[in-house]
Amino acid sequence: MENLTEMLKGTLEGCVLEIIGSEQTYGYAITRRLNELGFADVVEGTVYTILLRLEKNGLVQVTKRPSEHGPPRKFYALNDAGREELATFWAKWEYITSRIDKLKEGGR
Amino acid sequence: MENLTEMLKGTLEGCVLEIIGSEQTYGYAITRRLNELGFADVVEGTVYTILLRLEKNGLVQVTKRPSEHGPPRKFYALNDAGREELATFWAKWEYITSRIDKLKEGGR
DNA sequence: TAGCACTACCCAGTAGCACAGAGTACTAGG
DNA sequence: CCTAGTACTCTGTGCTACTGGGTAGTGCTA
Repeated sequence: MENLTEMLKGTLEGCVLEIIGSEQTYGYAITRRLNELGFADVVEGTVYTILLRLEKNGLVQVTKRPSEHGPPRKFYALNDAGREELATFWAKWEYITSRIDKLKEGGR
Repeated sequence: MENLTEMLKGTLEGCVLEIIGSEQTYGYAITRRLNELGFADVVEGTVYTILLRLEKNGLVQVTKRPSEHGPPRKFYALNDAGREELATFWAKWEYITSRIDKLKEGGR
């Protein structure tokens, strides 16, 4: 499936929030996780910009820890604001998908 | 529900295609239709840019017809390329929603 | 005559994502 | 010891979609 990029706008950030919310993790691993999940062309650069934005918006707590395999990892965890944002994201997602499914079935 | 705009990127075009596909119609009416469907903040400007893009990409056939109420309306209908694009859109939509639902349920 | 509902169009601005490249740290092979 | 490979983070530039705030044209009604 190629060229999903436009449709992912605004959604990817929510996905990253969800991943961080379920387990404290770091950029590289998040990218791998997204790739596994089927978002195959998401690259590191994309994820890091999202992470930076989350940090700037005060939605995550960051901890640096050494790695056995390379440079230190930056672990991200949701704080309260982040959990709230995540809930909002899912609410919006529900809303949009329900509208679009309605449209799809010729809903009038 | 406010601030859906980011999440609608890339999706709105598909919605417009779907609306045109189900019935030949014009910009103003499409906007109203979207508003009815729950996409309350979609404004004319947005729809017109999409329509222009569709026309430029050769996905629609345009017919100008006089109106009883104002300037002539530009009616849009899908051509073959447009129908194909619409099918692609729904395929992508399925793909993305299935992945995200999986993510939501903590799918591993 | 003025105002309003319809209808079409334009343009500058914002923001998310892509992509490429660069830099750091550790490990294993020759 | 040197080199290559892998894990990991960061930055800058550019594309593109949607927004917001206009302009303007037409016919109805008060």
